[in-house]
Amino acid sequence: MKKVSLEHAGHGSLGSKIFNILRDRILNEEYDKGQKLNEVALSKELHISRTPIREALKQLELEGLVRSEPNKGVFVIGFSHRDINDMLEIRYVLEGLAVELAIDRINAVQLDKIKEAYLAMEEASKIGNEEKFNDANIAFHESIYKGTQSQYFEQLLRDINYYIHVTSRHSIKQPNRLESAAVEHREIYEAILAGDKKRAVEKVKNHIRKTQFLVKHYYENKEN
Amino acid sequence: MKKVSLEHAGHGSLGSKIFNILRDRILNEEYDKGQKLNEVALSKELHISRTPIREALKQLELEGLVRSEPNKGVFVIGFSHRDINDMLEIRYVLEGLAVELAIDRINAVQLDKIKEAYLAMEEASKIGNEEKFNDANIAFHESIYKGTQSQYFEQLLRDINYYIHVTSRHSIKQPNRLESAAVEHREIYEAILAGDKKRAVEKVKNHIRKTQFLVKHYYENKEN
DNA sequence: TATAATATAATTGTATACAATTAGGAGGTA
DNA sequence: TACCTCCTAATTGTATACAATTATATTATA
Repeated sequence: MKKVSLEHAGHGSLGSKIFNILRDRILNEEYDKGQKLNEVALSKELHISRTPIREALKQLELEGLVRSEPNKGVFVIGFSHRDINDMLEIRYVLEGLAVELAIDRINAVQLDKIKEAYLAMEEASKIGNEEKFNDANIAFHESIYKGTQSQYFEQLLRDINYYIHVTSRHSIKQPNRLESAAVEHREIYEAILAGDKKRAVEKVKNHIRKTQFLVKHYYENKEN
Repeated sequence: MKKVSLEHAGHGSLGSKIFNILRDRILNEEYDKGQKLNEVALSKELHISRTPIREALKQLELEGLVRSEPNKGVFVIGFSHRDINDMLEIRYVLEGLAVELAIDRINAVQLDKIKEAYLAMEEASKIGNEEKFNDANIAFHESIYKGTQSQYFEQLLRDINYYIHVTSRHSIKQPNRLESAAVEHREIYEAILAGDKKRAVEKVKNHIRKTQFLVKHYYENKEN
């Protein structure tokens, strides 16, 4: 288990810092599926009281990363092959709707962020920097969601945000995927810029389907 | 403000009871938009300590009903006409997908709950009991979501569940809506039972569109 | 009077103490 | 040995105390 310093784990209250730490750990599968997260153990390890720990656990529960059994504790949930696929099915319909709404509502700043993200992806694909590519990828889709100017889309984004991370990370493990994904995102951006809803929706949906295919491929070829 | 007894407000920890109470209040617009929810004031009113209050507020925040400003407090968010419409757009695509997945995965118990819910709606429409109708309506759609056997759909359901309440409540205020809605749900149920995905998706989407139309109508004809 | 600085009160954030519940083991019985 | 009961320890749930931050009011100054 990686050691962390609270100093550099997000900003804000202790609770939110702990939340970020634990979420990363779960995402990186540093905890076993079903493993119990003990409050005192965590508070001792992180050298704080149980109060912010409990706050973080509550937040994790609401994000669906752990489940809480009354008077028993919280347990990490984990995700199956099918869960990941379901999540991409949901993204398939949600992102189609999001880009449609975003074209009507997005402002210049958000549009520029999409462009920035796309350019960063191109740059990252050239130098083969997967981590940078992944970050830019997240930023790209996040900007579309925010472009809807809808508080519910923002909330849905928060909910599925970390699964986007997981799936994205796996999908770009395929050879030449960085390059092709960069092109796909450029096409999406251009369609949005042109205000062409039909084309934008089509490009986004195709992109998600391709991601879905690659992720499925990743899981099928990984032995465990 | 309606007085509540903690005894009958849900089951489980105090925090979840408080959450239910506060969620209902926000939903019933008993708090003004932007109003601050003071921790000590709430704890005095409900005769408990701040700890479960904070737990409930955290949960409300994650459900998107309040926003929290660090060291300032939490404030009720409220919803606009457009927010409601966006939520129904989201439901339009999500429920289409949900019913498709559910047809493949639903089990007998869940299918029976859909039937039960539909029958309850028919009964409620006959005697004109709006509250009972509303509850059955929620149960109906909830069962479809659960029929997907997907943890993410269950979570999405939790997230938008209360907006379903709001919109449903408003839509059935139209004359004869109970009857027509009952028919629509029967058609959806029959399509699911027959395993006809195409028809089921079509019926569900049409139903949501109609709800959307009626809710829009409700807001346009209400002066405020 | 209007504004700025400061002191005070109120409020949130965190730690800790206590209560209630659950888990696990010791010991007894068949 | 297998199983049950009871007791103890561990863990979660709740209350309260304290610290840090923010809001409010008061006073001073122009």
